[in-house]
Amino acid sequence: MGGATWFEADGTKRGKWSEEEDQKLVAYIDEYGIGDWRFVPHRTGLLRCGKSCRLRWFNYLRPEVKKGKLTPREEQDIVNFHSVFGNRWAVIAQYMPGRSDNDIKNHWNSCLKKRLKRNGIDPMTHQPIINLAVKTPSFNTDCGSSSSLTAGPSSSSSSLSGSARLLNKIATSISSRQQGVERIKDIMSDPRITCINGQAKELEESKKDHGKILASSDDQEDDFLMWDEEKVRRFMEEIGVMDLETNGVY
DNA sequence: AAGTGAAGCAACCGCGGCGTT
DNA sequence: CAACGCCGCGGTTGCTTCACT
Repeated sequence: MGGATWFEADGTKRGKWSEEEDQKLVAYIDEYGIGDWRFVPHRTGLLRCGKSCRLRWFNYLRPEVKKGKLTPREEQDIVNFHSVFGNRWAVIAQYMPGRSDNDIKNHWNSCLKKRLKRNGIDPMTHQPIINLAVKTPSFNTDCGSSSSLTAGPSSSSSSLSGSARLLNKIATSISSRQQGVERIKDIMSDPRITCINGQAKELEESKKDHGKILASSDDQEDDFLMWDEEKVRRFMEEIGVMDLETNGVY
């Protein structure tokens, strides 16, 4: 997709959006705001379905949307969030201002997933892949990124940092949908899980500013290898994972 | 310079949730 | 309470661009 445009039997236009169409949609949203997408095509004169208009707006035309490449920090955040939320891209996007769920999903599927696999990490569970011979401890640099993602490959989880183990445990619990929130509680209450590197205060500052855990993205250019345990713990509390059981999510 | 495969990206499809009737 | 329609989400497709040989 993404190539030529074509028309359905009912006259609806499909395929790539033209600049003129973009301008019409932007002008409409500017004037009327986001409302009932059903009526957008009629009011704008666009030959698109409402669904297509909505997609175009949220993924591309919104002024908040960042159009550049994802930064190494953002890539790391995606991996971290994915370890908590799994493939719930819309939820992840909420914690990454300026990035649409489609952006995140695309980047994960086309780049990050493969990168994790190559580095001996199961992209679904975020656990090290056992019996996989991975030689290079450093992260490679596909997709133009120079970041190093997650813990390096290891045939044994014992070499992972405490936070990596914690995230892996959480991811396993959530991804499998088999163990429920009690498992997460067990993990969180594990006395071995402690704040090691003392970055909790930084999180506190971040939360004050944005109310979101990722607020610290911009002021730690080089420190994005892994969230520490306290960060994860606070984040889980903040997003209400501890209450999921009562909400019947799992 | 041409061919080929991988990566990046935009958009469509189908399904489930939710609100309305 | 069931039926219906709309919206949002995740999965997937396919075109374009880039990098390598």
